[in-house]
Amino acid sequence: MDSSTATRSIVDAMTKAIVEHRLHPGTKLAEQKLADHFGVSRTLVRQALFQLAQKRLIRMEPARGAFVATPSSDEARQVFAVRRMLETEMTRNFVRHVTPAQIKALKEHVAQEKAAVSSGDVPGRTDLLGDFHVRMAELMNNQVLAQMLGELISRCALITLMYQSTHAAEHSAEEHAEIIKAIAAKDEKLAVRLMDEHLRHVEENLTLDRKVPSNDIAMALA
Amino acid sequence: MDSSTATRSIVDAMTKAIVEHRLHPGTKLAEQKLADHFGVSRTLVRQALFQLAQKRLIRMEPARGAFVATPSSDEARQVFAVRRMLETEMTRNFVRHVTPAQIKALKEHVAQEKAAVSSGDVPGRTDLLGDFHVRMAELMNNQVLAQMLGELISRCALITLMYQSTHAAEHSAEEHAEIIKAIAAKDEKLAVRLMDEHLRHVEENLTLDRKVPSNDIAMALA
DNA sequence: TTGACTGAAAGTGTATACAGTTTTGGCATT
DNA sequence: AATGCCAAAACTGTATACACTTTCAGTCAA
Repeated sequence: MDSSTATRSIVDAMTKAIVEHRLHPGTKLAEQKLADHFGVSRTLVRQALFQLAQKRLIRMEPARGAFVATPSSDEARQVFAVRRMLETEMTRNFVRHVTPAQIKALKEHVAQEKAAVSSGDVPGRTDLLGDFHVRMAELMNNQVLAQMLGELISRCALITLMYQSTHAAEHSAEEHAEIIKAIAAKDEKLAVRLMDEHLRHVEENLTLDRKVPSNDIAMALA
Repeated sequence: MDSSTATRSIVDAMTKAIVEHRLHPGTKLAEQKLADHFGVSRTLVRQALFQLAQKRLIRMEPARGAFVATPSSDEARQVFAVRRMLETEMTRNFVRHVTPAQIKALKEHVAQEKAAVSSGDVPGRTDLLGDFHVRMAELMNNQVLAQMLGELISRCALITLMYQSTHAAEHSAEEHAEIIKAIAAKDEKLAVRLMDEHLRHVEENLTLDRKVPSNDIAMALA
C-alpha cells in the first residue's frame, strides 16, 4: 500500500503499542521523541502519525500534537454496532459457501486461542481473539472485508482497555468454538445468532455508561 | 481528525477529482506538479497522497510514485460484497427505529437526486446517489458507519467509472424511492431485500468480466 | 533500423532548517 | 500562598536541501 517501508514499520510498532495497552489513551505523542526512539527524522514519524490518525488510533490537534485516542462511549457503541452489522452478514455468507478446509483452519485458530488463554499470554490472547474474526474474512477471500474488520478490531482493542470492566473475555474462545460448530453444521440461523450474541457479550463486558477515569482534565469536564 | 487543514483540502480536492472522473485510473501523480498546482510544498502533497493511498483511491509504488488506483474486478466484487453486508443490516436496523423525520429527510434527498438526474448534472447526480446511503447512516446517528460507507462509496465511484457498461444507474433514484417506501411501511424484510437488490443492480451494471481498457501496459499484460 | 549504452533530467525518500505557536518555569505582585 | 505576567524552551507546520533511483533522450555499434 504505502511505498516507504520505514513509515509502515513505525505505524505497525505504534499500533501494537496502542492496542496492547503500552501507550495509554490520552498520552501525548511528541514527534521528536518518537523520532529519536525510532532513529529517524520527524518527517517519517509525521507520516506515521497521519496514518494512525486515519485509523482513529490517535487524534491530532492543531498545533498541539498527537495523542493516543480516547474513544467516547458513543463511539464505542457505534463501532460495535458496525461490527455486528458486518459480521452477522459475513457469518451468513460464510456458512453458505463453507468448505471443510475452512472449518479446519478456524478450528486450529481457536485451539491457538485456548492455548494463549490458558498460558496467560494476555497480549497474544487479545490479538488472537481479534484475529479470529479477520481470519474468517480472509478465508472468504475478501481482503477488503478483512482489512476493514482489522481496523475496526484495532479500535475495539483500544476501547476494550478503556472501558473494560471484567476480563470475562476469556470465554470468547468458547463462543468462537460454538460458532464454528454451527457453521460446520451449516446451521445458518444459529451461526448468525451466535455471532451476534458473541459481539453483544463482548460489548456488554464494557462499562460504557460509567465515566472513564482520565488524566485529561479538559475531557473530564467536557 | 487531522490537524492541518491545508492537507485536508488537498485530499478533498483530489478525492473529488478522482471520483468525478477528472483524473483517470492509472494516471501518474507527480508530487512536484501537484505541489505547484496547489501552491504548496511537496511536504503537504506527500501527506495528502499517503492519506489517499490509505483510502485506496491511489496506489503508491516504491521510488516510482503515486498513481490513480486501478481497482481489479476482484477488488470491485469484494467492495460490493462488503457494501451489501453492511447496508442490508443497516437497513434492517433503520426500519426498526425509524422516525417520521428521518423518512422525510430521505424523501427530500431522493427529490434532489431526481432533480439532478433530469437536469443532466452527472457529477452532482453521482454524488447524490452515493450520499443517499451515507445519509441513512448519519440519520442513524452512527458516524463510524457513515464514515466507512463514505469510503466504500468513493471506491465504488472509481470502480464504476472503470467498469461502467451502461449508464442505467439513472434508475437508482427510483430504487431509492422504493426502499424508502418499504421503510416507511416498516416492512423490514422488503426493505432489506430491496436494498440488497439495489446494490446487486448497481454491480450488475458493471462489466467485471471483461478486461478493462488501460494505458497501463504492465497491468494490461499481467 | 534496431538495440544497447550513457549521461542528463526528473522524481522520490529522508533529513534538516526555520517560522510561528504552545507550553513551561520563574519572577513579581498581591 | 496564590495569581498574573513574561521570556525561554519545546513543539508543530511548512519549506527546502540533498542523496539516491528511475526515466528519458540521444549516441554509437551492429
